[in-house]
Amino acid sequence: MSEASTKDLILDAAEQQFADKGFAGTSLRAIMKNADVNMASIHYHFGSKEALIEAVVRRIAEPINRERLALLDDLEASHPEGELPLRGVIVAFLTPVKRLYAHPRGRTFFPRLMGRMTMEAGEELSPVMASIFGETGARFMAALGRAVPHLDSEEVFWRLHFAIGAMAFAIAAPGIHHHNVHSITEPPDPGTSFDRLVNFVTAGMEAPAPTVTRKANK
Amino acid sequence: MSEASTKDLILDAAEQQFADKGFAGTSLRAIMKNADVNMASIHYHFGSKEALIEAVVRRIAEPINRERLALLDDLEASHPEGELPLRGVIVAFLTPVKRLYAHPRGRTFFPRLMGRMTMEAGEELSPVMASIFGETGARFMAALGRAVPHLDSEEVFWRLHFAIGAMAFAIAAPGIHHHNVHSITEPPDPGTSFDRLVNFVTAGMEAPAPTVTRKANK
DNA sequence: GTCTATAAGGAGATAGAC
DNA sequence: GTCTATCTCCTTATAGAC
Repeated sequence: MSEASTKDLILDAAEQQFADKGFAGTSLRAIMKNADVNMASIHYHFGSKEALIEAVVRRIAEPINRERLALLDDLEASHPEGELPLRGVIVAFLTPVKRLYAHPRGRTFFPRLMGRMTMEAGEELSPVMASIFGETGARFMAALGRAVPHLDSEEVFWRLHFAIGAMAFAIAAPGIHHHNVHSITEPPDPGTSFDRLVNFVTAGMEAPAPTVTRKANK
Repeated sequence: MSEASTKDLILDAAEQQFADKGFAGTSLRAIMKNADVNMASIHYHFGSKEALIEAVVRRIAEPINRERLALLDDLEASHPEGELPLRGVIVAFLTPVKRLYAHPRGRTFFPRLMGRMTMEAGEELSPVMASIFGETGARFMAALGRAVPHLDSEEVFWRLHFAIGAMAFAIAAPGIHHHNVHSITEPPDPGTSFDRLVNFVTAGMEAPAPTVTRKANK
């Protein structure tokens, strides 16, 4: 059940390379070399580079979304009526991502891949991403609608995307920890970073609605 | 002065392709074909693909940073002492990006490239990005320090990065306008989108500081 | 399932005529 | 400055032995 099969070796190596060099920037040869498997075995197990990308992305995203939805289920179960606590919704969305930092497969490339998926997933990967994140997105849109009921759905939509962007960039931006803009010496602590992000996003979600120059609440 | 030189044709085509396919995903041949110039002319004018990437990135980023710093200069000149208005600092940072939407070179690939630069700029491009954004980053870090003086510099650093992530993702995420999570029918209006972003970021910056479990204000 | 070998084409880069 | 032609290497993918 927990043997390191060739398939898993390939997935692990691909994940690392994709996180580091991007999807287009990674060659199957680099993956092969890194996983110490044969070139042809990648095609045997996955069929094509594109299919391998999808497999890697799904392996990461699906557990995250499952946990997100489970946490949201719990929250909704304890608040069957009326407003949902905003911070609770945000914590449900972000907690599974926080866990990535402590993931056995590594603490740097793993989160970075999340960011790449989010930002680099144009073109052909787009329908895949939609099928992976569609349900979760819709569920959290609805939950946020209950948490900040004074906002119309378009406003909620954008704020959710701002939140995702803040998360993905803070997690994925290369070299962000070396910037040293102002002599920052301490290593990033997952717990504190997570609290920072939750605070920022919660406050952003609670911001006053902009004066819309068009029709109001849809 | 405003002739469409070969160099400019290459830069325009490269910019579009990079925004669409990413840096690694774009071949010089695609750029050549799109710009209707000769393969060799790219090397004649720029020397290498890497140098072309840097030229494209600089052409976009430098005017933005110049305008950011000019707006910040104005703001600081009118507030020589004491606190800076937070919203003013944020507007100075984001306004030049807003302008991209109305840029003659296009309203989709141009902003998307900003996002790619921000997210995909690992590895060898990193020092280039640092040289481009270093001064601007430091200036805005300092300005934010005056705008939210109760926060320590590490907190400010992270919040600035959350803001950049929110901006880059909202601007660059592919297919974000088609998501249709909740029957969003209206086309995105630059003015309103900008206000949404400014409101979100300002509120996030004003969030209460997290309870730090380590040493306080550095 | 895993290997070797190789196909078939795309990549960045350059030499040298004009 | 621009072109054609070409070099060399790397890419994905597959055929076929084991």
